[in-house]
Amino acid sequence: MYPPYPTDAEEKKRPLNLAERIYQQLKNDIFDFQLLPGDRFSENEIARRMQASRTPVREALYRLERDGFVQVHFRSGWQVRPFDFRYFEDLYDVRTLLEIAAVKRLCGHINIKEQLAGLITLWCCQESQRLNDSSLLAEMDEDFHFALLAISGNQEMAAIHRTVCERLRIIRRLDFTQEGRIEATYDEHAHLLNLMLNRQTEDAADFLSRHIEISKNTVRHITLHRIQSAKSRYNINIRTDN
Amino acid sequence: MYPPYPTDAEEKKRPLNLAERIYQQLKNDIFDFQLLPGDRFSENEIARRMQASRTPVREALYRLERDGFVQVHFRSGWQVRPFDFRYFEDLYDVRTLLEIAAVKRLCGHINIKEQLAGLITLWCCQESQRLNDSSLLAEMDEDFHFALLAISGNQEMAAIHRTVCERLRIIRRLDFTQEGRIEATYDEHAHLLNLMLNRQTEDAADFLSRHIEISKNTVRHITLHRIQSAKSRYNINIRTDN
DNA sequence: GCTCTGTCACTTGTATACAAGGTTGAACAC
DNA sequence: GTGTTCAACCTTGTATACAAGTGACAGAGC
Repeated sequence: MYPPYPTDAEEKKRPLNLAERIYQQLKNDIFDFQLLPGDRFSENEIARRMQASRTPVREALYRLERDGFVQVHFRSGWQVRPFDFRYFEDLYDVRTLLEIAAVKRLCGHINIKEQLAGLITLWCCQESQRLNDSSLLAEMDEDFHFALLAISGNQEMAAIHRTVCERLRIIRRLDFTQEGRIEATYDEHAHLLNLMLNRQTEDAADFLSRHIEISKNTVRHITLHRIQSAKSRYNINIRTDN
Repeated sequence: MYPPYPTDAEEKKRPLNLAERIYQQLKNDIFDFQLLPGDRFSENEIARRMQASRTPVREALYRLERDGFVQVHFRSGWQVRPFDFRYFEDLYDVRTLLEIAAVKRLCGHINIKEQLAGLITLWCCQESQRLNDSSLLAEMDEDFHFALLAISGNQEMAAIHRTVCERLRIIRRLDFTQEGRIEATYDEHAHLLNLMLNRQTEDAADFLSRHIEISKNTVRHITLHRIQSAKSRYNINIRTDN
């Protein structure tokens, strides 16, 4: 018989694949607008830039395609997926749905206080202890919402939520440079945690829903604004037909 | 400048990729228990069986890995993902969540009657017109639930729901051979549609929730039973450690 | 019998070669 | 100037060769 396989954790510490490295790099390039929505490129171009052969590049690209970041066209190149607001709004709704489910579930837990302890120390702190680095805060904000899902106990739901947030990240990261956004995030997260601690399930769900809604609207607004100004500079393709 | 790309529809009619064909074939093999949970295999084995080279086989396998059907082990082969009931139950909860959201949303639509028309003719028919082919019914059952999501209007939610159902299909297909399951499915779908037509939103949601719950429990029961009997024959690996 | 060790067949990861089809642009007819 | 044709050059899709690491096992040493 075969011996047992090592656990995932044991396998993880191996140095990264080329394919994995390229995947991460390309995703970052897309998030940072190094690769602009609508941009076309070929596998060879990427391979040259990444100093690798086409094989791992293709592997990375097909992953990105399944993630919804790029598209392949039969024997005529790849393209960064054009902006599509309908798509982002749909994703925001999914995100809201998942997070509300997680919060409701958490409010039913017996030991909610211990489970939220980590988040409380992080977000319900003195004003003087609040951080104000906007890119760090963007990351912490994502982690806050990931944590809600993780604690609530459904691994698959958490995994889906994570991929949804990843797809949204490209526009969310435009959000945290807004004036007052950092303060508001602290306030809102603290308020949500308090509602949950008091088991005000419906209030917590409503508040979370509005919290995300604000973000959704803000992002749509500043995204439109930013993209308009970026469009003239970079000629970004925006899909506005729905 | 580049010319516009053809639309998806225009690109679709090309004959299938090798990678795509192999992907579908392997998925079917897994669903049909030709490949058993826990089975190990190598890329070369598959390539020989599919009469293709390793390249498209690898592409198919990596897609299946992301779908959660198989796992790769560094330089030591592939494995069909072992059964894991926790995983399936989590997925069932996600499915329930998405479908309830879709139903609630649909109950708020103005022209719900027209939107449900197709489903009504299919499911609210005379008893004499009901079909009784169990594998066909299994397919129709899936389509019914897909349709709820599709009609409700959120494309991304529908896409996620579809992948969740695909992952569940491997155990759901054990369900429809149960005595009386076909009748029950007809009755339940018809009842749900009526509740929705009458805008009894909460009742519809509750009923749907129970509908899926039954399926979840039934499947768990018969799966355990079947797998136990299959285990002695095929030595299927079942993960029971959580 | 038990443990260690070196080897060798086999695995995936990566690079490269070739096939099949798409795109482009210069030459040409008008 | 404008429309057409066609060949050279792209592109991705697929096959194959090689690199690096894994694991099974025979045999040595005890």
